[in-house]
Amino acid sequence: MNQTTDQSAEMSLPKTYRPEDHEQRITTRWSDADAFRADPDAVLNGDRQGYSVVIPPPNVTAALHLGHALNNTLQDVLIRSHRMMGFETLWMPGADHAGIATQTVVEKRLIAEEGRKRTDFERDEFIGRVQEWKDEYEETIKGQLLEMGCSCDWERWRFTMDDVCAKAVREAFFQLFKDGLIYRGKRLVNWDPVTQTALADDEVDNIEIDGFFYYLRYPIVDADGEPLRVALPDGSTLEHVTVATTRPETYLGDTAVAVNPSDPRWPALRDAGAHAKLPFVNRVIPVIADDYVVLPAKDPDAEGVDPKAKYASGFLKVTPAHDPNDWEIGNRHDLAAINVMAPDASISDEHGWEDVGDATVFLGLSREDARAGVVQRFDELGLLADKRDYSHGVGHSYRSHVPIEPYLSDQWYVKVTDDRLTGGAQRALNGRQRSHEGGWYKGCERGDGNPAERFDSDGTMTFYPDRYAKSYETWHDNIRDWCISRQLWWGHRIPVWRTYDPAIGRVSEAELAEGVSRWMKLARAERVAIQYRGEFVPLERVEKENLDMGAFFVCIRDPEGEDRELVEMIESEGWVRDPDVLDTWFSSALWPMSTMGWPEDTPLLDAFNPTSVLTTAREIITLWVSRMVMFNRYFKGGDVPFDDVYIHAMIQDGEGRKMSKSLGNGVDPRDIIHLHGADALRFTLCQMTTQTQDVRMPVERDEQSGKNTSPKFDLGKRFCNKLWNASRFTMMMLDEAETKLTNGQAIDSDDLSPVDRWMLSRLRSTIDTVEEALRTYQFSVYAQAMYDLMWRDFCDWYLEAIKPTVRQRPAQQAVLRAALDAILRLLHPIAPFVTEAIHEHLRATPAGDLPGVGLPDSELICQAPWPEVAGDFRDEPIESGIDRLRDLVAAVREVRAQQQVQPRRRITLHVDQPMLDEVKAGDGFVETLAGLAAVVASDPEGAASSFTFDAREFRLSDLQDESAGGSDAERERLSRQIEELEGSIATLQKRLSNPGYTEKAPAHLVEQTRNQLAGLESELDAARKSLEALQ
RNA sequence: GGGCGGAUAGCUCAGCGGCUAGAGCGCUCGCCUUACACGCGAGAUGUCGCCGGUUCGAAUCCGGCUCUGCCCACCA
Repeated sequence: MNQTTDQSAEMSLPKTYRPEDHEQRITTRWSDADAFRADPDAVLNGDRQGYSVVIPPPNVTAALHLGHALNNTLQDVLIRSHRMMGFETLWMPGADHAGIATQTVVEKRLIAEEGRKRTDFERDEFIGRVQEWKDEYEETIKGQLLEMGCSCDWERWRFTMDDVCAKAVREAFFQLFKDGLIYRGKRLVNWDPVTQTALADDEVDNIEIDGFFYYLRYPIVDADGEPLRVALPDGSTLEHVTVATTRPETYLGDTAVAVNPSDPRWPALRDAGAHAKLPFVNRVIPVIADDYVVLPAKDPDAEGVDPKAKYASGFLKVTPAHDPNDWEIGNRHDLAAINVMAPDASISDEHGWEDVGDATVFLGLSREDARAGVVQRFDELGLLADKRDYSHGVGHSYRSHVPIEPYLSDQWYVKVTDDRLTGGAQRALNGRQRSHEGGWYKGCERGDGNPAERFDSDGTMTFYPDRYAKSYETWHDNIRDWCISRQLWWGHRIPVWRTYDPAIGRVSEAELAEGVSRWMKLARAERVAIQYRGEFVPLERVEKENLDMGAFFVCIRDPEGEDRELVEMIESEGWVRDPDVLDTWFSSALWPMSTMGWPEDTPLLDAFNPTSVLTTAREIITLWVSRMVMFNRYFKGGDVPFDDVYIHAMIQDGEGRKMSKSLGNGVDPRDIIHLHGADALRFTLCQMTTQTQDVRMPVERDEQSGKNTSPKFDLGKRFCNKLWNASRFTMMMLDEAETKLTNGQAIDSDDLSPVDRWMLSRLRSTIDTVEEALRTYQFSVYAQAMYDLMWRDFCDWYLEAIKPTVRQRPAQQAVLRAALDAILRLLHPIAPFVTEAIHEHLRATPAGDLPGVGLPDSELICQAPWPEVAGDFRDEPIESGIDRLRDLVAAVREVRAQQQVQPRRRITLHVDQPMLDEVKAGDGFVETLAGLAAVVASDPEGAASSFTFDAREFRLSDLQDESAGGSDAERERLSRQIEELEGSIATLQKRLSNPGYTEKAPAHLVEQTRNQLAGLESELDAARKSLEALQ
């Protein structure tokens, strides 16, 4: 290994690209130049088209992981490329307060480090502690984005809870409230009895629990509660219904027993007017029929029996207040919902349960104790029919890890089922993806009698890849109203006041009425909205009529801003603010608007909303994408928040598992940056990002640092290094030239050699490929095209080919420099640092003036224009001509390798006259790349090796100093070649001997096959002769 | 249960009706060849998951299986 760095004057650049020498310095240069600042006026004046992206705000719970790195890299690629293409670009950065997730991590830390629970703090004090955590992680995240090279408009950084975003949240809430799209509802929520919080569905972990199935007998009675015996069709008599349950304690809240209508026992029960009487409670409840009930299996032990049918008794206890399905059944049959639990999940008669009867023994028990108690009491009365082992999934709080309780509770809802919201979101899809002909809604196509509105579209929003439009649509088809209240402290507090707060107690009606008339004078109609028993009441009515103040919900438009005085007044009158905060997605849903200053009418909004594209992961289509579309359209007169939605692949580990902390298979982007460089990270991620839904990244431990990494990143690292060295070489050539190019020197296109034209043609083709890939979000295609252009075309062929001539040819120097410059620009969006570092040096070298090539100088490459190469540089004849010569070179190299010819040895190629003409037309290309001393149209005099090319036999001489053997190797090579040729010939012959092919296939293909076969046959012939000659 | 992917070289992936099925890594051989050994040249490696069908022709289109993953819903 040659470790000594060559420090000669010509080669002042180190031999390897060292990211750590450049990344920080370049970040500072960008920042000093204010290079990523978006100017809305440039768009509004019509100077430039706008191109904008909002970052999906990362949660401030933790540092960014590899998924973020991927997502943000792709966004930066889009932003940087469009910036270079002349768009006025805005990349809006920021972070999300992530309500429950952040509060949870902070609570955990406080318990671990200080032994204090949340409730040991005052609300403000606790929020202060969360704020500290947020500040810390927000800085970390910003730092990571900077390290990755993200070209965000940093000064516009937003946080979902900062003043600007908070104002938008309050305004949005007020408008929705006023428009009747926010309502108070009683619903079953996932209740965490420990933290006493409602959880979102995705905050519930399903854990398999070994429990029991209990079979409880309820005596059958008539409607008046008198015992009843029901004669069944099979001749038996029924005195009890036996319900099967895993949760006996909830029987206290039962309001019906349900049976499947096709159950043979149902008609008898119905006709007898059967009811059931709950032991102890003595509540008489109806027996009803509902399809939801599973019929018991005839043979419970048979294979493949539905586990429910296996355990079912045919009777289902219905507890609407404590089970989501029972809640649905209750709605269908208009049953009462009796809540028998306190918020801590203990049995209680203070939350809606009145007919306790003899069940007072259970009051105050925890749900676990109540279960044991109920089972014991039933057993004592002979009403426990059976108890069987049963393993089933139970939802657990991801915060406190206790089983969640389906709990009837008052919550705030956004009525997303309203057509103004979900309909708007559906119609936002462009027509093509909305109807997806022949695909998604079989039997529901236009014109077949089904409502065509099904497919109505008034938008142009487009998903990439296509298939995600379907996920988006089906989700909206099944959407339910969105519960937005969370019993947390960290978040946007709900701007609603009411007169009753359990902690404070009631204020007298008289006092209230007096107060109301006072604050009413201060309140202006457009600043306050009042809901009264689900309706809206105008302020005048409140004053005139004697309404029950306790049923008022008063929403104040801007309690933290303009309406502060009003808030002070009504609070002094005894009104109390709702203690809950909003679901974190409520503020995220406003992100594309709030970050740009909505509800103010700002230039930023005018210029950049709708944004150009949202880049995100598919798991978030429902939680976030949909809600942004609903809100943006609703609040901004139908504007979609983004034109395109690009859903990127998910990164899994080598075994196809999700990367996670608990599995220890996560890769930290910071480690990759330190180990390989930011550009290596970015290039590799782009290169991996195909259109599939998952991509795998084998994870390995780096031996030196002990950090997780992946061999995949070597690709990016090597790529950067290769580019660095190709650039070093280019600049050395320009510097050492004998006839130097002068800056601005006009180049006559007649002075370009074939290989120069070839290089420009390859460049032009690659620009097309790259632009198309960007348009369709095919990042892997982009990265691969750049790899091929830089490594294969530029380094392997172009640089090698021009080595002998470039010093004497200014025109060639101009092409060389232009090619490198264009490669750097095309690559800059993927690899910003290394290209910027090289650009700093390349700028100092003279550039020629090549007609049709536009590479205007710019101090920073990040602000340089996208390369322009005129379309007529695309030259098919040149490309195929050079391709042919490359094949010839490969053929010669194969012989050289087989004959073990010293790399530096110049040998002689003997060809026929037509081939000689072709080679000459290549202007030294073949000679240079194949290591030839001469190409001649004459037979060799001494020892020679032959090979076939284009169905002809050519020879190579002067391979060896002394005519050493080597014929063994050559025989081997020829034999292998003959074998391959025979195989190929057989394939083609078979094809041609098929009459179907020659008759039906397109003529040009048949013709092509015939020519191919003829070619291969003469090649085979030549190879056989050569082999014979050796023997 | 509903929806959506994947199965092609030892590994990670391209190719999605017609080239003798490709790339990178890994492997073998030879090279410190006037930038790069994080490199250069050459080479080996495939019943394109299985079974049918359509077609002159299928890795590619259709149907059915088998594995495998993701999202959503549900879990008396």
